[in-house]
Amino acid sequence: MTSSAPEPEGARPVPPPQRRPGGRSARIRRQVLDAVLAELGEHGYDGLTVDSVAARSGVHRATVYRRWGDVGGLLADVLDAAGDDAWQPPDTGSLEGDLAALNREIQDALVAEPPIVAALIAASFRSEQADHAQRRLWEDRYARCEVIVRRAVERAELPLGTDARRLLIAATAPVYHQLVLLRTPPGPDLPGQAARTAALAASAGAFAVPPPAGDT
Amino acid sequence: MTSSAPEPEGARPVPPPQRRPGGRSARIRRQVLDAVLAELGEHGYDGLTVDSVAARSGVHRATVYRRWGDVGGLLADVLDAAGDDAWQPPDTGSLEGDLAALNREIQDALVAEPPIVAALIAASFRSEQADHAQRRLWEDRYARCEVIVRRAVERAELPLGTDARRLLIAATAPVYHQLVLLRTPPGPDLPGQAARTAALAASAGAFAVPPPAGDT
DNA sequence: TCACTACTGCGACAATTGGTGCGTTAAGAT
DNA sequence: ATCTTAACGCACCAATTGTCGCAGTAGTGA
Repeated sequence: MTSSAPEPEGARPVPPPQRRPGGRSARIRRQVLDAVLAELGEHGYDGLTVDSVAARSGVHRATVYRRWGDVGGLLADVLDAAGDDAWQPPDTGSLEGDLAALNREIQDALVAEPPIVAALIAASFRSEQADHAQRRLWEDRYARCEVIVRRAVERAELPLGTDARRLLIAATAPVYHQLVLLRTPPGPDLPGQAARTAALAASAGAFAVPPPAGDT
Repeated sequence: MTSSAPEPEGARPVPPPQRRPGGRSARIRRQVLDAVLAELGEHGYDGLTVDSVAARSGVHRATVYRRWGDVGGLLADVLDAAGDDAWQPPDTGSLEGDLAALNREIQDALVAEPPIVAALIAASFRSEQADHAQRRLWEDRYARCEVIVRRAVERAELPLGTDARRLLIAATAPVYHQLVLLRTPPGPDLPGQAARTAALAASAGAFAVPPPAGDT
């Protein structure tokens, strides 16, 4: 072991990379992430290469490889950045209205041109890193949506003990399923119908959680 | 335009290549398709390369490139071959039972090890060809499942004019959504709960089609 | 049985992509 | 203003992907 790291001024075993999120780095990051989105929209999930991203962003290939490692790193960063917004679920005053509005947002995002969101979902299958980032994003989004169910319970539209997550998944899954996996043209009012179905099942108590054993 | 194609013995604009689907070609095809599935299970959707498939199958790279062109062609052929079976939806005697059994089959296929079905779904995003083959397979499967709804209608479990496709999608979408897109560990009885929810909404008439205008 | 030819295997080739040392630039602190 | 060093650009190499010409093998029909 050579004492190549004397560290004269105290213990700093892993000198925190002392990130410099200042001007240049931040600018480069934005350029690269924008390029990733643009490439995704243009060439789809698997047309995404480090080379093309570097070329479009005007940043050198080597820089991208060093900071992001590979395509998975790029996607993960894009997904993490996508979660850093102030998005809030719609608030229309009724459960079905909220779910329908939410589903319309989802459908709009999935059928938008260029299909960036759809490509992002597909691309996140390509690497472990992107996969984890994608899961974090899903988790964050569905967690934010739980307020929809809480409001409905407060309005006495739903029974206490309604499983918010299951209800939200039941309401949104058909939209994702049809637009992402099945890839069939959506029916006339896919968002509204899915919302209506879920709200109907919910008010019938389909998402009641079993009362926890031992509760008074 | 030069008359460079004299064709003395009648019109044969494109002499059909006179395919030979005989013994050797069929054997090669099976070897290659089996290798695709094995590679998908081992290295996942994007570990699938023409090279690895050729190596595993014992068929030469050039042959694979010639017959299938690229990875998309391989996936499309696998998907088309997957549709050539005699699969029938379960028949348990009740709508909810049928849907639950169907969902269990889906869950089993998606969580199986190695995750061939999940990898196949993810991989089909990689090419136009595979995408089309995948859509054909979805269409075929859901069409075969419509008998579940027909039987339920005959048993008077459901009102006439129930939209079979929408009901089936509502019942199965949560399973696909959670296992393929969200990739969260499934709850204790995901298949059964999704089936119960859909059956409940269905019996409440959530999937009734609007009576066609002009009907008596 | 024999000729015909579609199909396959082989090896070599160009093109693209993934990844890495090294010198230079510029952000952040004194 | 100037120093330190994280971050960048250039050049280069290694690995992979995709294609082609040619010779050999094996279905197919006569």
